[in-house]
Amino acid sequence: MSPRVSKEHLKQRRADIMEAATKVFIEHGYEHTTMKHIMEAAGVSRGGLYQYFSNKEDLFEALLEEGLSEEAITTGVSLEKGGSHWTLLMQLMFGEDGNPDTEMDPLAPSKLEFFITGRNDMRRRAYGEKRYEKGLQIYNEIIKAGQESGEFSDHYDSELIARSLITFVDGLALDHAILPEEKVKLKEQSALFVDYLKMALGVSSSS
Amino acid sequence: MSPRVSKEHLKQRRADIMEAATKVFIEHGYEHTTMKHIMEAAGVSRGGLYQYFSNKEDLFEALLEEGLSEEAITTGVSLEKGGSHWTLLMQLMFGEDGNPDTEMDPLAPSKLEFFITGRNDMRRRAYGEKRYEKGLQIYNEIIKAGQESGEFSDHYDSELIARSLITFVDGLALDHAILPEEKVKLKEQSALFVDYLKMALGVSSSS
Amino acid sequence: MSPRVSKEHLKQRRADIMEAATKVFIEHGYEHTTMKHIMEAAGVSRGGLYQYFSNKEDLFEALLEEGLSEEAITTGVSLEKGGSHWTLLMQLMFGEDGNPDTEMDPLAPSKLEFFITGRNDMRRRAYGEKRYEKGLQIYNEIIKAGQESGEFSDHYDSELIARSLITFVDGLALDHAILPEEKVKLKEQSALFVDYLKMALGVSSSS
Amino acid sequence: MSPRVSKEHLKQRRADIMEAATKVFIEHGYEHTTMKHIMEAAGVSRGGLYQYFSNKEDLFEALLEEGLSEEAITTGVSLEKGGSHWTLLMQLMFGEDGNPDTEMDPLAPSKLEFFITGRNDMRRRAYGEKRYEKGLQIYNEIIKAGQESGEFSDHYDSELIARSLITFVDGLALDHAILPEEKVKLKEQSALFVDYLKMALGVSSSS
DNA sequence: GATGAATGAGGCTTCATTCAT
DNA sequence: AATGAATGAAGCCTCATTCAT
Repeated sequence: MSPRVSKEHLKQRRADIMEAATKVFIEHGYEHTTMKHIMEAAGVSRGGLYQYFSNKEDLFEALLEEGLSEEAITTGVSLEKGGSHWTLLMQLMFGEDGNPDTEMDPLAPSKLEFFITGRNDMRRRAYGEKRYEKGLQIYNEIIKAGQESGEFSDHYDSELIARSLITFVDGLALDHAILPEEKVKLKEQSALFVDYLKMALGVSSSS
Repeated sequence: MSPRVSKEHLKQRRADIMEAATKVFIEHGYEHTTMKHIMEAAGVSRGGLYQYFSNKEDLFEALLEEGLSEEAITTGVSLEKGGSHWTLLMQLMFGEDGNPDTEMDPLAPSKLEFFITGRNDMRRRAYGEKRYEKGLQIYNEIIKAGQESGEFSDHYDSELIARSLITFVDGLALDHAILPEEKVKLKEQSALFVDYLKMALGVSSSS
Repeated sequence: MSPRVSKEHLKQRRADIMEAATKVFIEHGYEHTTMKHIMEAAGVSRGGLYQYFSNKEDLFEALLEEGLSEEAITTGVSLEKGGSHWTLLMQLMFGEDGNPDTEMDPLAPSKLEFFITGRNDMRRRAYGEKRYEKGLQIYNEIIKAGQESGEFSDHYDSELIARSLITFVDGLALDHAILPEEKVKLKEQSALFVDYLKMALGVSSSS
Repeated sequence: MSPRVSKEHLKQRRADIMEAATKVFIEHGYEHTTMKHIMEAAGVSRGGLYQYFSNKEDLFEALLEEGLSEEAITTGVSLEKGGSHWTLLMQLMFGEDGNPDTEMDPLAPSKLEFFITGRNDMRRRAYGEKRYEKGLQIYNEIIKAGQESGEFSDHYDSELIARSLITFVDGLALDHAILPEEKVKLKEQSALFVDYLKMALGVSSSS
């Protein structure tokens, strides 16, 4: 008997499940999604699902990692291109084009859920912290680099600005998760925050 | 064990349950708290608990309302005193003393949970929106009044600033929920945000 | 202190509860009626209710007894009047006027429920049998008397006819409980059954 | 204890549960039967039971349908044989042999319960009506055919007779449910009812 | 590898009945 | 007598996870 499925197919199957799961998590949220939902959306059997992911948490974390690596790639690419640090910051916050009118990650609400509801679970908490640190570091490095290169003012501590930036993004995601699309004023709030960042980093308004 | 007496004692019992429930919700979060936890913490029987609150949601909303009325009182008091609008704003954000070193509401993480995990439930969503609108209005009115009195610049729309303020507070609560106490730098971030507000409202740094 | 309530009032209170309970049982049926329903309908407190009736079963049986005594009265009155046995039979089956277009006892469905769902309870079962026997006896006596007086044919055993009569009435009540008003054809079915009775009892069609 | 194998075995398992459930329903009646009773009788776990039937109502309806299809088969066979319409009617009422001494369906009391206690539930009520109509139709067709062929008198409306037939059967089932075996006089009452039918259909006594 | 039946812990809620006041 | 808070047994149902085939 030759192996029924090649390794490639396995990867594909895993990817398919993750894609289906993403849709389900977006629709029902983390807590209210059941393994059955995912099974059905992915067209996998119960046992099949558990072959790829040992539980819901594991599956969701895979989704989280995937998102992270995408971001990393984006960042990496941008770093090579060598625009200004400010441009880089904007790209990191708002995606490729660096404009604050981008759609929000539709999985974001579920991500928040995942970490909030799991805040009492040691493992999950540690994982959340690691993620936060990673994100913080990326922003911090750029800001620090910008300060060192003289592009940014060093009036404020780079890490503090990085933290605030994350806080703002998190707050926006939260409100976006809870309020109807039209009420969050994503774009306007982002623009206001960017104005503030310019001030805090001493960037002229001409960007 | 036995029926308590009349009127006042009932209120007390209800309050006791709410107090116990608050502790439980703080410890386990909204989703992971069960009615049994609350029963045991409050020393009530199953049926007794359901006599006061018809389900977990109902109970939690009672907690939310309670918090709201407390805030309202605070606000009311402050409004009468008639300090500057800026002082008022600071008091509203950081409590009586208006200093950004206050403790955060320990129930805040569960509140976020409540609204995030319930974002697909029509009733809950509507309730969340109403709450948001209420909060928004309070901040907005103060800012608008400040703008009209000339105390604040009207460079930015008052409502947009109010929204950003809420977004920041929400973001901070979120991070606080997820990260260990020492990492959030509540005080420093708050101070930075105050600077942000000063910029947006054109308030001089001498406050 | 004089007694707050006279004995008369107590009787009245009891009667009020029974009246309210009747309405509730008609609306919800026996099984699905709760003591709370009755309390509320009667405007009595929980404890008050239990002072008059020690449980749901007890209360319902009081209702049953009441119905029985009413019937007895009716019968009694009729017996005195001394019409024909046939007229008596018709009055017993269809009420005062002896016409088969009368409304059905609205509590009948709940009565059926009471005895069906309780058929495995010794006490209830015995009670049901006693009631059946009582009813059977009444019909049987009239039929037997009619047969002895020569008004009825004695081709069939009087008791058997009495039983069949009850079976038919029960069946009709059952269908009436389950089917919509217009589908049971109460009147027509009754007329047909009366025709049959005439035949079985050798009564001429001129009644 | 462990998963059974494929396809056929599943049907078997389902059938086993239904068989066990039937016993339980016969013993405790519909309302007083709990899913736990059934679980235990069938040797299935809670979840296992719910895999086959989503609740008690669903399970019971499966039992009802099963009974229906059995009847249908019986009827089908009989129709092919092409005896007299009268014979057919007797077979339908009293089973294959057409003699009124057959045992009664032991599940009948629970069936009555099911429809009586559920009479205020829209879904259940509609289901009950549908069943009634189906039964009515079968009897009606035979009677009508008999009338058209001249075997039966058409003095009475065929549908009315069909209804009365059902009413009688229901009444008998009811009494049988409530009274001890020996008191119902099933056989005698049935014989009397057959006379009733003969009268209504103008059938000579020689059957 | 895949399947999906089976498990059983765990949560929610209702309601008859009791009993201190 | 009347009140109604409190009790707790009893039911229902869901769902993550296991495991024989």
